[in-house]
Amino acid sequence: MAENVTLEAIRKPQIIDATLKKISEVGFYNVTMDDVAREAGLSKGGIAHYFPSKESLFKEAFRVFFDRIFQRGRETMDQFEDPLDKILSFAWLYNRDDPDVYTGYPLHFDCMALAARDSEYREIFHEWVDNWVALLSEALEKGVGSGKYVIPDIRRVARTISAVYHGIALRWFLDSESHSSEWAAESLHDAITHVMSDYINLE
Amino acid sequence: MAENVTLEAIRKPQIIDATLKKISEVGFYNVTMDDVAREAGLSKGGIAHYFPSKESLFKEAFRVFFDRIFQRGRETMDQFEDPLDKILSFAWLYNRDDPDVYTGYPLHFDCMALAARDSEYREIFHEWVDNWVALLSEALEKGVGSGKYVIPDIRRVARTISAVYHGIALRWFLDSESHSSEWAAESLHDAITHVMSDYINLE
DNA sequence: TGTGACATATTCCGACCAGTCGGTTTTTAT
DNA sequence: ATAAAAACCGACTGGTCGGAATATGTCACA
Repeated sequence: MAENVTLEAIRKPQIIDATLKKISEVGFYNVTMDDVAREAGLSKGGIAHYFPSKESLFKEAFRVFFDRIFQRGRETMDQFEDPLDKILSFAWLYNRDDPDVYTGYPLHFDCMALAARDSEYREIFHEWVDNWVALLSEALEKGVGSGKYVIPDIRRVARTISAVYHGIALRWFLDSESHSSEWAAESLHDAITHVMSDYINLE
Repeated sequence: MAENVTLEAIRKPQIIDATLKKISEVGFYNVTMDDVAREAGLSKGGIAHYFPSKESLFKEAFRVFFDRIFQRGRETMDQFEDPLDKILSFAWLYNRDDPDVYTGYPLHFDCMALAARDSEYREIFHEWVDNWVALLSEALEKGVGSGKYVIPDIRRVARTISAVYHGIALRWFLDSESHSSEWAAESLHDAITHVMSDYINLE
């Protein structure tokens, strides 16, 4: 019984990884099932055995991808103690040499373009955003708990911070000539510390 | 001779508008030339007469679109005198009832997804960003000229402000359930005024 | 009235692709 | 050893689409 489960547990990630790689390379709408099959080292029929349709495979792939990146975010943030450090701990998202980052952004842009018309992808995007906001909220909560900050609406502030991360990321990735990694890091730091300055406990 | 020129001057925008409308509706990769032809009230052959290929038509359409939105931005900003008012004058980008906004965002997301792999679309995106940064820089320049602000690197600050606009816009459009127009307006105002507070002339 | 350039419509072809399906190989169970 | 099930392959089908070729219409002007 173990083997039965195991093979599927190997093949599915293998197919999903191949899918993510191809989407990142050539874009969602340019990936064929033959591409995925070749990349995964299987045939079209082999893929069909595990995923009933292209659509379901791709959606599953996006979910897996976003979850993976988010887990990394959590692990990184957990390494810091100070709330502000936690909030600023996602600067690895501005590191072009990181494979997750390098392949991740194109996927991210595809997801947003899909989300603009397709409610299922909008839901995937929503969950992604919500996860980050929750993570940031945890950090802010900690700052409030320790008496360092006073924040009337934590999630609202978390959303703003998250959006600032996102905006900087966009420019940094798509227009790198004009937006260096240094610019990204500094802009992020400036904007976040300024926004947070409103909530410092003056007692 | 006038008629000859005139017809082309009518048809090209007509075709481009149809293209933009269809892309916005169903997404870049789902638009067929038949769709465009139907929307424009012409046949495929008619389209072919004015645009040599789908690719060139679509790229032209994106350029026209970005230029149109940018012109609106300039006109709106010019209505304000105070530099900070100018910088905050783009809040119309967070108005869902505006047709330009409503149809514009999906186009925008498509362009970014394309830019992630295609250097020509990256160039289009770059110009778009550059235009906004230049516009914001003008406003900042005015603030420096009048003695209200002291800014070491104007374009760098303009880039940051522009990125904040962009990040908030993303969330506001794609995850509207969690990101209201009020949230967008407030977040924008907070973030921008905070960032600018660093540069207020204390003389 | 005829002619030719331009504008538009219709028809068609070739490439591409998702999904299907019969059949083969490999694994598991008995 | 053998039967059954699972995994996998790849040729084929039906349909789509961009672009090309061809046909028709229009109009200025000689």
